[in-house]
Amino acid sequence: MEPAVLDALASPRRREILRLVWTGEQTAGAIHRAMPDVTFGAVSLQLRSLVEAGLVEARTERRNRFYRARPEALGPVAEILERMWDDALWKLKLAAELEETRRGPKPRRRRKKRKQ
Amino acid sequence: MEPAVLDALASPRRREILRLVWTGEQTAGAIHRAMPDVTFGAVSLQLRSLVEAGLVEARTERRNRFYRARPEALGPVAEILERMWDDALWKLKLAAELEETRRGPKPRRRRKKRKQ
DNA sequence: AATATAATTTAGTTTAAACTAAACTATATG
DNA sequence: CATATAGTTTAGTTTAAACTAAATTATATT
Repeated sequence: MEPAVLDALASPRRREILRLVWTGEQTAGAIHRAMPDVTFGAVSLQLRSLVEAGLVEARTERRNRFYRARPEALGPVAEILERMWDDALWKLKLAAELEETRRGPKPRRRRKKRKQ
Repeated sequence: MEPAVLDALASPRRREILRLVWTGEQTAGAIHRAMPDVTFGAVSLQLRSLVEAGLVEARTERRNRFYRARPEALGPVAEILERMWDDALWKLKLAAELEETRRGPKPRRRRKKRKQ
């Protein structure tokens, strides 16, 4: 496994995208619709990072671009992630984490507790 | 495994420290001596991060503080890291990576290529 | 008590990551 | 051709991470 993989997995946002394309391919638009708190551009950039790290691959069909995970790039880490995603408690943690780690200018919603 | 573990593993510096305390405990000073391009303070802060992530634990003996890895916190990732460290090619990659990802003010040495 | 050694903590700086808004490319449709 | 749709890219902003230098804590030694 490449160190770049560990870098890519460090971001909750990228882990969330990876989860979305894990079981089947999704268009960039569908992925964006699943995370309406960020712009389409932001999603596109994170998709690029994931592709560069080798965790995700893409194909173009007509106007759409379909992304899907490459679990083989993760080796044994794939199973760890699957276990995380199956764990309901972990889902709540991820939601909290996405809230906490929001970045960039002009947070649209009320900010809650700001990571301690 | 906690997501915090993935965050901690994202930093080449922390991975290097983890490697140093993997097979046996080391004092903070010994760890610092192994990475003379950063200050003692910087090493101490990264050690704190690793302890907070649960990847490393510490004990105090007289004036010294001994750190050691907690491989059980990594689960199957432990083996992946060990494989990385055993791989001579990967060692070269790490060296390059540490060079590339240097941060903070006043880089003491000539900077080489600055990440592409 | 003074000094040395080992390490942590604090305050401030630099850099890179994550983001936004807007410009852009490409494909489809009336 | 004009307009809509799908997506990427660029330029610039904000935040957090990684760092430094200096202050601080704690323990040992003379």
